[in-house]
Amino acid sequence: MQRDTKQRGTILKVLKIADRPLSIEEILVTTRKIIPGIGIATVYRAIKSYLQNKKITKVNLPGCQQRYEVTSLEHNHHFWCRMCDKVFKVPGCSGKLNFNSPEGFQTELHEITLKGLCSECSL
Amino acid sequence: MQRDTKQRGTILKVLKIADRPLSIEEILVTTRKIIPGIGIATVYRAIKSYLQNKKITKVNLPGCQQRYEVTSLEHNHHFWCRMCDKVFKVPGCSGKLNFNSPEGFQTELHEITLKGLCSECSL
DNA sequence: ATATTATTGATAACGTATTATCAAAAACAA
DNA sequence: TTGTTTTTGATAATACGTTATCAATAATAT
Repeated sequence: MQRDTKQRGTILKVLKIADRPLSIEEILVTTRKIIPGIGIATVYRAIKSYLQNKKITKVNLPGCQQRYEVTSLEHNHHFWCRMCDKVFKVPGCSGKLNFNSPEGFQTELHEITLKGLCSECSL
Repeated sequence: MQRDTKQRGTILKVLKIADRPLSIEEILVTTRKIIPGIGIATVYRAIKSYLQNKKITKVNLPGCQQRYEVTSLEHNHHFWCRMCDKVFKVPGCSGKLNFNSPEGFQTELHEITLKGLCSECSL
């Protein structure tokens, strides 16, 4: 059976507190502030396990490396800051776009990525 | 100086005729119908060269491998078919979205990816 | 507390996309 | 046509993200 460990628990906590999608590297660095010796293999194992039980979700952005966020019910989009390379959630998509798919195409979902400067980097 | 070769010329022609973003593999396979012996290194070299002189542009889609398309002036988005894995251009974005960036964020551009079934795979 | 078994950390191995190497072939200038 | 130099194709090398291996450690049941 799956045992409760400090490592796995902390990794999920880190993702919850961040409240934005994190890369493996960000998860590793942030978790090391709490558990300095944690290894990268443990991060990958925890992520794999949390993906399987749907507690976290993969976030793919065009041209950026894979991120992971705590699974949420809402349909969110994302903002990527070109300066600090952080990704943020963007709430409030109505689900409708102001243009249509090409003739004969069936659109099942859409993903929107905003790119620019985050509030920190805009200063 | 840069010499004109059958290989490079054909690769650009393949991209123009396709009229949609192609992956390295798609470029290789399609070009081989015209030049059977062409090697993958040549495709990579041609792509690099055409990227440098801006004749083609990288197309990044979330969770998909890199594609390349002939550079165009218009602001296009893309449709990815989950069945055949082909990517298509989607014309007609007004440039405005029906939701805003978070407070303090400066959005410089947006990218929209539609996912579903293309016209062929919908049949 | 002890025995059992899952988990961890270090790192080797792997997969895949891309680039480097180099002799043979092709493009160009004269 | 000939000589020079770029390009090509085959493949070795590289980069990098992820997974496998394994002894030591930690979590759980008794």
